[in-house]
Amino acid sequence: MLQLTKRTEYGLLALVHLADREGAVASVREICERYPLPKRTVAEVLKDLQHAGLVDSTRGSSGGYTLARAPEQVTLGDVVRALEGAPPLTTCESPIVLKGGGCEVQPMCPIKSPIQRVRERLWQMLEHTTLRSLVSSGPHVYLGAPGAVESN
Amino acid sequence: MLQLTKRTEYGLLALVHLADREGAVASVREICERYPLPKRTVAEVLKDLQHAGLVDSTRGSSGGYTLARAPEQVTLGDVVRALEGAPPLTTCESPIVLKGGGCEVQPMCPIKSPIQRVRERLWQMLEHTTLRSLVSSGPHVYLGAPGAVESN
DNA sequence: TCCAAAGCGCACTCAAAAGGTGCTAATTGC
DNA sequence: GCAATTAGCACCTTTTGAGTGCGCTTTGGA
Repeated sequence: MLQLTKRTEYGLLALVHLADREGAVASVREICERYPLPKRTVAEVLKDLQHAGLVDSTRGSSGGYTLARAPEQVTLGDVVRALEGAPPLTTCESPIVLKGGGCEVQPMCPIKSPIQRVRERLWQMLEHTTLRSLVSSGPHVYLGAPGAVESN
Repeated sequence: MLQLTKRTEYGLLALVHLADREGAVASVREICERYPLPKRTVAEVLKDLQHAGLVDSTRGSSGGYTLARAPEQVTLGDVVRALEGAPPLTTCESPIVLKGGGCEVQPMCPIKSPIQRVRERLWQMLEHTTLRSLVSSGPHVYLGAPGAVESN
């Protein structure tokens, strides 16, 4: 489905929260007290964002996460890449990223298929949307409908 | 994953093919002779497109499908809606489509969450991309890598 | 010095979605 | 009547998404 995953949703919410904190560390607990999200899964997501270099982590009893870059420097593309793994766009026009696209041995290739163009447009939109543009205009609340979850 | 389904891919290819035919009927067999796609699945897709009013069907021995509208009048939004079912965008701002979004009983709601904004942008892009814009510029070939499939 | 709070890491289950197929009509041109 | 084609329904298999179990490591403070 043409839809962002829950993981990305959680990640965006967390990043927005961190952006609001303006450099102060925020723990997973803190985030999950503000939004009704499954603690463990959010922790997984933050960890992935840390591996991708989007957030910095501090361990220990008063630890937590902070933004690794300014909100203007983080794009949706970065977040999706970090949380949904494989880049949705893999064209034969970008020979650097040639894996997994199913384009290697394909006999007929020189022209873009319609689907490739759609992906390009989609990806461009993601790359040009910054975290800052999502943060501006007031506090943000969760709109989904989570079921009963763990401790939380 | 933030990705169009194979069904949508097949549907777009088929629609592009029909657009090339300029009103002449094209059968599933014809389409699958041109692109290496699983016949049956493409038939399913065309059937769904017919139900959605995007193509007209002619039954019988020399039957097939034709575009129901001009390529300028068909948007990616139409195709995705027809083939991927539920609209990826269901905000509390559009009270008409209130189902399945998990927004009905949610206590806190007045403000858009980041994810909602992303979906809106995404959807806008789909609504503003026409079939025509995918057709222009030469023939189109399939880029995917289908496995061994049925008769085909 | 100990302990509680926080992040780290792996693996596992459960449910839903995606993709494809079997089979049997119903329709229509030759 | 026969062959080609669309129509409809049900089913299977694989993959992906979401969440949890369990234990370890790090760190600040009582």
